[in-house]
Amino acid sequence: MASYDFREIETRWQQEWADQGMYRVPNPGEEGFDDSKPKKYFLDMFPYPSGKGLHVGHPLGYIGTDIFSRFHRMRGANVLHPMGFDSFGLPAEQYAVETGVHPRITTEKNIETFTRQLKAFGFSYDWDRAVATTDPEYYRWTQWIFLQLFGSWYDAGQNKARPIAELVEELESGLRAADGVMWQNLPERDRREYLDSQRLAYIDEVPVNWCPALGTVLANEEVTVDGRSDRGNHPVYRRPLRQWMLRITAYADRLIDELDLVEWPESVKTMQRNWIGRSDGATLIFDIEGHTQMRVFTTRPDTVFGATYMVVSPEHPLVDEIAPEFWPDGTLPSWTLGIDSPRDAVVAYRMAASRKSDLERQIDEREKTGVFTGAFAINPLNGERIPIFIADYVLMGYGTGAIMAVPGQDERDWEFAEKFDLPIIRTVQPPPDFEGDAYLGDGPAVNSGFLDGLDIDAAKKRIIQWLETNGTGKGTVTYKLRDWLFSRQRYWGEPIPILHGPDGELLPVPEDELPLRLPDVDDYKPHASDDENAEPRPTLGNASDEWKLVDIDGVTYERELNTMPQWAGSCWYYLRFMDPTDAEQLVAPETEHYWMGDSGVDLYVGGVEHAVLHLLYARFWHKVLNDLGHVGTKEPFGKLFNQGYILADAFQDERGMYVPAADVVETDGDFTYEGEEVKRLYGKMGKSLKNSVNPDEIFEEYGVDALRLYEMFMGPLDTSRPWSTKDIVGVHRFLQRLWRNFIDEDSGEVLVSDDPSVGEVQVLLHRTIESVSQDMNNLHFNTAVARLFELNNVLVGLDRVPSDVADVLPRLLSPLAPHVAEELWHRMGKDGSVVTADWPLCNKSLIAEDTATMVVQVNGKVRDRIQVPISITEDEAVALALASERVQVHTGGAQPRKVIARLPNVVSLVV
RNA sequence: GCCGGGAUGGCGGAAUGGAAGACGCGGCGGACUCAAAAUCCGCUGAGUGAAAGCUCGUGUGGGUUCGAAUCCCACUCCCGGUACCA
Repeated sequence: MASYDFREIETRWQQEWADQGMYRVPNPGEEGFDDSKPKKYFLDMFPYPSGKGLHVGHPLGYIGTDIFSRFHRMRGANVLHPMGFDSFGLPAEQYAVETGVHPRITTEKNIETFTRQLKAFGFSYDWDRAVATTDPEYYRWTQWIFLQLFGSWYDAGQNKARPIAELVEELESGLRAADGVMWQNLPERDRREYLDSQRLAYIDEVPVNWCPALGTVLANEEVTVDGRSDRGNHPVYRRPLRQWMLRITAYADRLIDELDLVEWPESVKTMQRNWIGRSDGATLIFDIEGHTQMRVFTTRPDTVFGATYMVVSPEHPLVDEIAPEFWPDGTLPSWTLGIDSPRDAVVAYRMAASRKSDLERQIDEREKTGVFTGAFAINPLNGERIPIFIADYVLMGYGTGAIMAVPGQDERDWEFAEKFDLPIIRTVQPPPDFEGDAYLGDGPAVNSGFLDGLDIDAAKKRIIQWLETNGTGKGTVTYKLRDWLFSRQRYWGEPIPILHGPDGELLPVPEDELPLRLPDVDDYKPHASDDENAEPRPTLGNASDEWKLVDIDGVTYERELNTMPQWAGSCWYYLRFMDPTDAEQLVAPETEHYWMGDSGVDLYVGGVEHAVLHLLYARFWHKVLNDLGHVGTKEPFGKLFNQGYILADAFQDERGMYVPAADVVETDGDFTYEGEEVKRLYGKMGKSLKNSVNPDEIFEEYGVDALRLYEMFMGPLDTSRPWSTKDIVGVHRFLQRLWRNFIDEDSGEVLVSDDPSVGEVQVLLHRTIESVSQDMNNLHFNTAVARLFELNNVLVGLDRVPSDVADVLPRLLSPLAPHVAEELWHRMGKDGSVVTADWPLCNKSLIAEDTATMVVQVNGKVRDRIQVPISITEDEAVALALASERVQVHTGGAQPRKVIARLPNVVSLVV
């Protein structure tokens, strides 16, 4: 068979490689391990195996890491390149609800489909290392990590997590007290509750995001800006609930600071920093007249002399306490909502505020509203009496839920002050040309007593010092980051391995009883509801009493019925890939140290949508495991790369419903679906836009190598690109042409010459080696493909492929299009596989040319190009330039006023 | 509003201070063919010209420089993130 039969070639080599275990990579100590090679760990974000299978948009990043892995193997590295499945999650469960088919069955089937599809791409994964988060032998260690979190506390002094047993020791020895109380003086129950409150995994009653439609609570990270569920776009309500929490806030500073250790896109680092939201400022204590005190947080303690009123959040617990029966003297009519008593007024305002939907809040355009509480606070700096308001622009969830309002230096406070006729005092002098309201810039302090004249930084330091000396405040840091809500009321997730005793005792399931397997239930249905007040009820409540109840020494314990969120399994899968079948431990330390090295995974490629959720959670778990001595690096992912997306045309009918893009017909720029006119749009390829392209169809028509080349050739890996099936012919032609250059289609003869290339072809060959090597190193696969096109196009004009080109070209092509490269390699009778061949080296002396094209510019415009020896001197170059007729036309023969030479490339004449 | 990224032929893109548009798609012309497909060869930013050439040209306006897609300032539009966070 002499024509390019890509289907036959591709299937045959995939089988052959699998049979030979070509991509198996041994761990240190295992047979075949070569200690002399450098290590590389290249990781893809593993997929959720959906029932729909892969479309051509999914594997864009996978193709990139595969090329990179193949390139580095040829350059002599031990490359760990694994793949697995993030297989817990909603769709399998929803399918189970609809059909009664166990999610395990659905999941296994989907994993099978995905595995088959991924293998069809010819990816060089070590499939022996594949893991699925739903495998009990995998989630056993997810549960084990949870128990590590449960079994540790954060030592703020040492700034790291430590085993809780060490806390107990310190408490018992008197080195440390429990909230100021000596350990010996605490009853047993209080001791237990104190310890439970210190753990990194703890139960707390907190305001949670309750999504009745999904029947579960969600993490902050899973709720969109407009207050809806990230999955499914259902409404989410805030309500207090006792739930499992993970103490990620203890790591807030390290999660910010240690971003400096990793090579990540700056945008992702910024998103993480913003999400953590560190603010440096101060807490101030204000006395409230006739009552207690109130604490406020501010980032601008230097402006305290300009605090002319206070605002507390409507939900603030102090509100009911401080609001008096009657309006005090000095109350303006606009402050009262027209209600007779402050107590009634605050209740009315709070009701109105809580009823306000997110939509209404947007429509309101942030119009300031509020009501006077009737109470006054005393400014600790100048003793001024200032009124206390409630307003919904102050949020209970941030800082202390109360602020000192400084309209002179804060735009929101300014607006509020204008509306409610409150005084405005500037405490920072704006520049003379300043036009506007609140002034946020720097300048000398004014109207601020002993701060006057200081700039903002100095004034902040000075005032914090004063507050601390006088006991009316202190420097404080606050964060937007909240602890991670870890309970889900779902079936298809890891069971949390905790038993609840009769009096609130929390008992971890012993490690040797892990995995704690998911029980079978009759009904997988989450307790979803349209009623926002419905009680969340975990699906595992449907399990038998036999599973739910555990008898220990005659005492009945109840199993925890919540499961873990989907992020749990993906928080640590990169660790398990290193040692996927270890029954004794999460990962063997020497193996972990080898593959992770000093800085973790060498390249992690995935979509930017995980910038906060997955990447923040995984860093958190990794740091805990590092603190406890289970892993050796501070950060899991040394280098991160976000690949772009494949975009494609999508079509909407009259009702705005998406119609299958594959069935839309174009006639003269108009688009129709089943005879109806449809509107063309454009977006990320996927299920929701109904514009997926199935890779199987592309394999049939053009082959795997063509698809891989096409996706890489479309543009740089980190930018999104529009899919266009008809454009694949370009790379397809390249492969056909390559084939015909090497193989006579009539006779099957291998058209390789006995002689190496000479002259221009030889120079081009070595230039191609040089630039393709650099492009590969920099993940510039689009230009690497272009360089191979050029070399191949030159071969079209030759009778036979010169021997050195025949030796090099398949090797350069092998990472990109491994199947055709391997076939040509074998047809030429080369030893071994091209997969394990050495990467070609460039002979630099051949590409160092002895002449160059010198551009001559006159007044900045190119007027002539002259071939010159590379070693030309400035005098020679200028003489040549001036001698050029084309140049003389523009200089008029005059001597240049100025000459700039960048030899041998440019001579620039100014006349 | 704030933060980050971007804008180059009909299209995807290349070029990160020194020849703008590599490479590919599409288009035009030619060879082969009874014909078509495939393949091969040539042309293909705009304007002007018989041609050599000249002028213009990398979102807009300005600047730095002998020289700017590239650096600086101001702006427009697009994409992503975020938002009453004190």
